[in-house]
Amino acid sequence: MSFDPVYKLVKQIPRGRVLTYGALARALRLPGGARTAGRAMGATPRGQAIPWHRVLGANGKILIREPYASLQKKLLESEGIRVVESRINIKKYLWIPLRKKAPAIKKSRRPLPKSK
DNA sequence: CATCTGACGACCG
DNA sequence: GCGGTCGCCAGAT
Repeated sequence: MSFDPVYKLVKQIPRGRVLTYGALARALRLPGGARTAGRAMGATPRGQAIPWHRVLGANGKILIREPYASLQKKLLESEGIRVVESRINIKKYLWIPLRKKAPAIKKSRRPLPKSK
């Protein structure tokens, strides 16, 4: 599937570090953004050493539902990451991924000024 | 083919 | 801090 680059990056997350769907999506420039990253994770094949539990929602919050949420929390804590009420200190554990795809974004992404 | 839904995120009240 | 809305995209119904 086209999610390969995502799994590849997730596999590279160091132990004790985490990543957010948004950061993941941006690092790989996934079209559709965080949502696409989320789908990729949801389709994560099991039994392939993919540390999916190191991927959290924005602000280090666990967004998935049971029973995975509990499992994720458990796994994270087993790595030394403090999890409190389904969330962690994202700023402290966030891992900055290395660009995989060339940062060849030619045109500055300015889709629409949009009234704000 | 029309809708809904989802391991998302930014914004607003 | 919490809950609702909107934008985004793909797969399921």
